Amino acid sequence: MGPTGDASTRSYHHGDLRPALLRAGYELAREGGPAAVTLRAATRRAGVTATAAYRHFASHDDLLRAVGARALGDLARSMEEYQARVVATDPAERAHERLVAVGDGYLALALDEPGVFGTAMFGLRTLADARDPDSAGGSGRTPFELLTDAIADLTTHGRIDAGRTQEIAVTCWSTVHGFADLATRGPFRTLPRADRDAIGRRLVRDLVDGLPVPSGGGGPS
Amino acid sequence: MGPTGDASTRSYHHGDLRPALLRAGYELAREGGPAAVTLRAATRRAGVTATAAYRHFASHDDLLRAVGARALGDLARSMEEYQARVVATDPAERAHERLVAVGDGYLALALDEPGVFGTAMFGLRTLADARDPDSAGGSGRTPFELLTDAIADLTTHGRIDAGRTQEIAVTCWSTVHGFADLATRGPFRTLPRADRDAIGRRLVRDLVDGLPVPSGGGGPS
DNA sequence: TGTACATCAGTGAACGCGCGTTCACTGATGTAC
DNA sequence: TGTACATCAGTGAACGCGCGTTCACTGATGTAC
Repeated sequence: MGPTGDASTRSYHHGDLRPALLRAGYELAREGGPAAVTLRAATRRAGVTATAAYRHFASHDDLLRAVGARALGDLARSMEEYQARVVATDPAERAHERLVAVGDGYLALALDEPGVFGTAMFGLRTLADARDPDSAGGSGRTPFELLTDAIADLTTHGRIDAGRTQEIAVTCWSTVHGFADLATRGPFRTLPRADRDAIGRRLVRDLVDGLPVPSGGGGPS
Repeated sequence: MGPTGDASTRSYHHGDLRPALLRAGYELAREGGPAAVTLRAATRRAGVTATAAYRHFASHDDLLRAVGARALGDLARSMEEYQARVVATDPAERAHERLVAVGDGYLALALDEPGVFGTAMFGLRTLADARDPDSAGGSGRTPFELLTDAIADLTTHGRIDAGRTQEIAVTCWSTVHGFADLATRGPFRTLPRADRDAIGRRLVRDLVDGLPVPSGGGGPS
């Protein structure tokens, strides 16, 4: 390998700095939350001068947003993992479980990686960002899209009121996000992990079970 | 008035510095959120040297916690204001509306004073703080106590399942807090205030209406 | 295949900033006699 | 009522830190001929 190819070889040009800074920023977020994502720390970690960052990011805020988008991708991936584990075959039951998986996956990432979770909001400063492909998981869908997809699915199976999917999305998002925040930065933070998991699981199931039904028929048998 | 009494008189001893710093910190929080609450800014605003703060607060964190406790008091007061406006006389209906008022008051403060709201969590680092009298409103009750009181009240009137008040408190808190966070720091932040208000009002009502009932009987007529 | 040169990704020094915290001090207050 | 003195709330200089951002630069890359 020439002087360019080997990453460990110290060459004047890094060659792959933008992804390296993104990765460094992501690790900083994981270790210390959004406040730890600084330009200087990221460049330091990438083995490069502080000013080199400006070749790839317009500002500190630009880096933080990019790291936030990546964090949202983690959130999406965690949701997808939980959805992949759903085994139910009955379409209605399956749709129900897949919405539960959205909530479980959200909480799992928040509790496993609170620093990453806390940074995700910086990738989502506006509702338009909720559809940014940079924030997608393996399926190419963002967390918000996975949520609305799952709700739409449950709607087509008649388990929830089709006229209110928008409102339901806001409620689900608020509840799960709120618990994640309380359990991560807030007063539940000090509870044992097992307790937070148990409360979260219960919360998500109650939430989905309690969604407004069109006419009769309620939660899962 | 002697050399001590007049606050505008520049005397060596401030005489009332702790409350003055608390007030300064609170104003900083209001203007710039928790990150703006620094020891130096607070002392500057109080017209005093930075080091003077150490006579009254052990550290920066100590000040931030105290400001956070005060912010929680604002939250409690906002809830109480909404509760005071409840006119229903039927006990069950009244209990229902008083729980709605808890949510409305929480959201009102969050949207009116996002900086204060964002600082409140620093007064509530642990569940034990949820009962700290420093965080109480006019009635002497903290936000968390107002919530659990309202739920207990609704329970005694048979509108919700008495065996699950704890879980219900967590759900209510999560949902309302989550929306407050999304509408304040998150993606809903950029929505017009009127929209956020409308969504919040709908969210709170759906939440309270959807609470698990003991046997039959549902939401308000 | 070999050379001249434009491009541009990185360097390194410097800027000004604000932060939390320490230290030895000073001057006002209020109490004991 | 007046004086000596202990207390302690504030001062001011200094510490070391890390931050974002600017600037003129330098050296590697890769393209045109």
